[in-house]
Amino acid sequence: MTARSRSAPESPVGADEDELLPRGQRKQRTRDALIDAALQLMNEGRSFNSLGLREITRVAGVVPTSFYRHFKDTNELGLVLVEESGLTLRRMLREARRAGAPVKDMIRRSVQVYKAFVLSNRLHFLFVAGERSGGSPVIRSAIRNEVDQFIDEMTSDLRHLAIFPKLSPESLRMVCELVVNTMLHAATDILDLPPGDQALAKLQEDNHVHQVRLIFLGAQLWRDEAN
Amino acid sequence: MTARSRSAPESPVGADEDELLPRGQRKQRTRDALIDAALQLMNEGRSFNSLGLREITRVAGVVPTSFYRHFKDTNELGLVLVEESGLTLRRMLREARRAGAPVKDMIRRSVQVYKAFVLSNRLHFLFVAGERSGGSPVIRSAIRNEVDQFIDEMTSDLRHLAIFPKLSPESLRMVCELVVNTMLHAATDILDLPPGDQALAKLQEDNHVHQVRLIFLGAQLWRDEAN
DNA sequence: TGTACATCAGTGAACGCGCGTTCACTGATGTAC
DNA sequence: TGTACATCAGTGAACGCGCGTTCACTGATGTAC
Repeated sequence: MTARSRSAPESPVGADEDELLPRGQRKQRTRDALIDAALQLMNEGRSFNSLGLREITRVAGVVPTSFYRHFKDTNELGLVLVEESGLTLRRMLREARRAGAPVKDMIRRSVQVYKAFVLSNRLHFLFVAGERSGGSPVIRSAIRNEVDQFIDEMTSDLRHLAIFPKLSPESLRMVCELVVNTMLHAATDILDLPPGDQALAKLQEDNHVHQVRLIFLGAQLWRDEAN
Repeated sequence: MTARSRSAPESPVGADEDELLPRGQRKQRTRDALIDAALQLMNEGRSFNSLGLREITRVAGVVPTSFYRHFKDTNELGLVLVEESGLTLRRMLREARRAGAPVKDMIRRSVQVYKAFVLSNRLHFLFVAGERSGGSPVIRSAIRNEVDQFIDEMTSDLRHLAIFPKLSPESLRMVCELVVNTMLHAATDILDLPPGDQALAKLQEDNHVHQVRLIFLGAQLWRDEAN
């Protein structure tokens, strides 16, 4: 799977410049439009589970039967969304790795970078946060796999950065799990925050910063022998 | 609102001993049957959002139109479920308060009591954990209110127990928020755990215990002046 | 390069079905006198 | 206590609608020679 190049959602498939694309690419565009349509509907407050096939195709600008050229059913589309969202999570780690750990005020900066990343990948985080606990069992377990993988990678990264040199691998993973759960819940806060309220945003950021600081404080003091 | 006395779900309304109940109580029974039906359907892996009115009445054993004698629509039933679940949360605090803080191995005992409570209130926790991030905006925000209230009460309890005497009220609340979020996510783990696997259950319990211990460790070391 | 044929993404009609909601009703329960 | 009437929880028929899925199709794109 490769990342889709997102086109403007309001331009339907087959219009304008699409005319001269080869067949394979035009098919890919329709597929992307279907995926985008599902995300867009969720962005309007719907849960994935409640989306209908016809509804998705309507938003995508194709006829309902066209759906079957791309997916067996909506559930299969959902699993693709899980995969895509997993890519987004891993991309976040990759970018963080490339930037390296900020030397000063590390946690606050990380929280700020995280918030920016969540906002610029709004739809994927909406999907992951929303369906992680509530969706259909199949989707939920697929998301759990992706998140577990993410936690593993993050554990490995923190290990190499040697931020908590005294922690055993198991304890380090436990810390990462705590951070990831906290930050995925924070994503819901971030996405729900009404835009423009600077004061509220500051309170929220402080809250997230404090929570992560507290976890890190605990992690620094953690002794495996006592547990 | 008072807690419903749960009847066996397989006995439909109006059967047997119901015959001689006064009208008001029989109406209440049907209402309970509708609420139970929704919970039961969610227990089969469905999200509340996707439940249909006819589906609910079918499971409850009444005719679809009967639904309107009790609720305006399914959303109104959902809000009642939120209220009920909130009562369950508060009941948990009340029981914990009555039992007092265990003197020895406090956190592990609390985690064990919590797990038992989650399992014996399976449906409410399933609902809260599942719809907290994913459900319709109205339900989600109602759940957020209940959880916020719960965090406030827990903050107040911890304050009176003077477990973290050095923490400011704001910081204490932040700690409680962290614990509650972690434990509500733990509820999902607990409910998803396949029964009978003793070893896995132990691993899970240890994991939850460690996470809370780490948070408490951080809380003991927290200095408001530095944040 | 030109022609003949194959492929296949998207179309549009049609289907049976369960949905939410309305309506007039039934008949047991409750109330007034 | 007995009678006459009101209440109202639950019924059952009916509605229009959107759903998921099937099917034969169209016609542009791709391929073989």
